[in-house]
Amino acid sequence: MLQTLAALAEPNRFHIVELLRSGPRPVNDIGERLKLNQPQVSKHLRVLKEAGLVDVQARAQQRLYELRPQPLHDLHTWLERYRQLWDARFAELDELIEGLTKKEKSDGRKKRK
Amino acid sequence: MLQTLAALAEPNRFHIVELLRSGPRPVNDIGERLKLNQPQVSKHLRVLKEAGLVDVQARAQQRLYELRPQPLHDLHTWLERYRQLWDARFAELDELIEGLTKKEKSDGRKKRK
DNA sequence: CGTATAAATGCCTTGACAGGAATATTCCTG
DNA sequence: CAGGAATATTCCTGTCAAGGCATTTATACG
Repeated sequence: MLQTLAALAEPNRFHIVELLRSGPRPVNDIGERLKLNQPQVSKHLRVLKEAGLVDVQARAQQRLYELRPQPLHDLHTWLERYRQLWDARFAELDELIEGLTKKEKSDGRKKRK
Repeated sequence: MLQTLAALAEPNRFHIVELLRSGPRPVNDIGERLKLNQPQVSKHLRVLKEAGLVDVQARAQQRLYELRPQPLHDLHTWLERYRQLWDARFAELDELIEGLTKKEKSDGRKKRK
C-alpha cells in the first residue's frame, strides 16, 4: 500500500500511469507524450514496476509497459474502509456530533472565549 | 490528488490517518500510540491538514484532529476510472490477449459469466 | 501573576530521490 | 559481424523533506 502510494505520488509517474490507462506503450512513446528524457522514463518505469503497477513485455528492442490492476485495486479496497466517512448518512451523523460537541452553551459553568 | 498521495505516502502519516479512522484525537494521544515525538506529530498533522485530510478543533490546550472525507473520497473516485482494469470481464479479456500475444495453442475455449 | 500542560515553530543535519549527461546493454537487420 | 535503434544503467549534483532538539505560543488553574 505504502509502496503504491509512494510510486503514484511522483507527478511524472502519476502521469505515466494515467497514460497507460489507454493501453500498453513503449518507453519512447511515453517519453514523447510526457516530454521526458528517455532515461528518466526508464527510471520511473522501474519504480512503477517494483511497485507492481506495471508489467513489461519485450517486443524486439522495444519494451511494452502496461498497467497492472492489482495495486490499484488494493488501494481502492483500502479506501472502502473509509467509505462511511463520506456516505450521506454518516455525514448527517457527523453534523449531529459536531452540533453536540460545540453547543455547550447550555452548560452554565462554561464560558466562551 | 497528487497532494493527497504525497501526504499519504509517508508511513507515519499513513498510520495517523488509519488511527484517526476511529475518531478524532489530540496530538499527544497520537504520539503515544504511534511512538512519535510530539513535534513530529505536529508536523505531520500540518502536512495532512494542508492536504485537506484532517481538520482541527481546539479544546482547551488540546487540539483534536479529525479525518476529512473529501480527499479520500476523491481518490476513491479517481480509482473508479481504472475499475475496468480489474473487473472480471476484463480479466478474461486480459487472459485472451495474453494468450494471443504469446505463442499459443489454438484452443477456442470461450467462457461467459 | 507563576506554573503546568498541550501543541506549534525554528534550526540543523542527514538521507532519499529526481534530473542531466554519458555510457552500457539488448536485439534487430543487412 | 557492423551498425543502428530502443532501452537500461551509472555517476553526479542539487533539492527537499523527515527526524531530533530547543524554544515559543496558547490555554488552564491555583
